[in-house]
Amino acid sequence: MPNAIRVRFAPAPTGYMHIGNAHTALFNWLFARSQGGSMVLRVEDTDELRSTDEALGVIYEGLRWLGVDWDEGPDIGGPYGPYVQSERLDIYQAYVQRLIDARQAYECFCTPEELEEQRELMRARGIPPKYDGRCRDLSQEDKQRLRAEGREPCIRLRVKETGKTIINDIIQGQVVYDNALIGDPVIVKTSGYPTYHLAVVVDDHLMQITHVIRAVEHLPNTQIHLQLQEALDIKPPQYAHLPLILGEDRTKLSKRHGAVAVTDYAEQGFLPEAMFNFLALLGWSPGSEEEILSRQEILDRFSLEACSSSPSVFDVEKATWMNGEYITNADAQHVADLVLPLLQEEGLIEQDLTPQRRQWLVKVVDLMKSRVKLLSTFSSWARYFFTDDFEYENRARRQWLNDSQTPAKLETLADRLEALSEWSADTIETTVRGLAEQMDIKAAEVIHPCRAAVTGTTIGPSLFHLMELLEQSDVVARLRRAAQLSAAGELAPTDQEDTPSGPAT
RNA sequence: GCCCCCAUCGUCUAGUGGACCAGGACACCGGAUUCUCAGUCCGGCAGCCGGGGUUCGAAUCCCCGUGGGGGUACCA
Repeated sequence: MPNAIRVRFAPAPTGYMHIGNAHTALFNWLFARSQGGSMVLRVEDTDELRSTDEALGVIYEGLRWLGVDWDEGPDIGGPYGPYVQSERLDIYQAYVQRLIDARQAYECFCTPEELEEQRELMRARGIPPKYDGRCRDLSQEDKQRLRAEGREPCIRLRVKETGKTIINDIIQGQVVYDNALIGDPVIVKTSGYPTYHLAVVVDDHLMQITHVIRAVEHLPNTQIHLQLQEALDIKPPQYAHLPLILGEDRTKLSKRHGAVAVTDYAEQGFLPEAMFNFLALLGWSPGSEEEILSRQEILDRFSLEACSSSPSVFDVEKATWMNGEYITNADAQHVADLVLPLLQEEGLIEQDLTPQRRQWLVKVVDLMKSRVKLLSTFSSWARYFFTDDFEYENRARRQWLNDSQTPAKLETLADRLEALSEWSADTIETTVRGLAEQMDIKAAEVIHPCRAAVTGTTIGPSLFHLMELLEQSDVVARLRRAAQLSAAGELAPTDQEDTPSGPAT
């Protein structure tokens, strides 16, 4: 049974959902779920020019992928709807009227150009630029005249000119702002749309939000929100401002840092569990030395008080490592499900799998998953399981395939393997080692060229187990093909660089 | 410019006046594993931004500096 704790994730649907948004959503969710509270999803589309339905879709998609769910929202409704701000215009209107009636808000007829001029002037005079309040006390005649000029007003909140505004933030501690430093903020645009400040304060109040957990870039706005609440006689919620997530250059993570959208990471083959775990550890620590933590373990230990107030850099390298840990420890069946569509997309496996074929795929995955860090690399690293059409890597050519001894070894091995009546890792191993012994060379001298011939690469899982999963006839054919190409001198190293498909950058 | 915030290895972090010549993880480097490594195991490198206080004692508290970040919109 949910208690009175209510939090909200309130994205603006103006672009993609980036890591920072996901982080904020996640921390709201962690707080709500760990406290037995409710999570509200509210769409802040008051930027009527940039908001799109498409962006909203991406937000839903990102949240669902991460496993962050909500109890009330535009898609499922709830007792405090509507949950989309553009559908709440009349609600804001009522509050604005109250403010105007109480002379706490007023019409401002200044044009953007005039405002810019004001700011320039103040900057030039070395004083902090802010709205100078020139429309604060316009008479009815003034307003009529300005309207007659064709001007449409916006509405500003009359803020205090003296004193301090004190914010007691759960994460940031006490922060004090000087009231004299801010000008009267716009609360309703000329278009009639509310600005963020008005909408957020009204909605958090009406939706009975108890804890506002948002990024620290909103901390300076909080002084406006506190003043708005006072003017409206609204009890403020508790605030918790989360530190920012930075790019490698230590500036706020943004598009120019490369992959920053949650969907980018999903596409690269991040497991949602891994991203969830990694994001939870950005700005919060369980206080123990374990880092791989399940959802439940994180939930059990989470608290807002334990959140750090200093920003953190999003380290893709470490996130990738963590993802590898999750893939390694995941059930092979599960990983097979995730990897299957990628293989199908590449045309490496059929669209409809027989149960036997699926079982085979699970075995391949089981063999490979401990060395894969991103799902997206699976299809290239495991390519040779699915097709004969693979490249011989340069390292394989240089070290083994270009050797004059190799064709004979491969031919002999092919003959012997072809003769095997039972095809298993054991029988293959016995054959390979037997050949080495007979030739009086180390087993490695057979194993390596064999791997190169069968997989085109010098690295991979246990050769015998890998071969077991291939068709016997196929292996024999690959050995003979490589032997012939090698003998013909066609497997000399090329001047092309090997391009190991490491973590995508 | 002004306001606010932040400051422990390159990165994520533990640390809340004595248990810290600072612990873990990623990355990096080295060794092992002789069936390879991009896997695994073992080991190593590397940090309290600087300066002043307070205190018997400071990574921890205070001040100043420096550095970084955020804000300063009819964006959110």
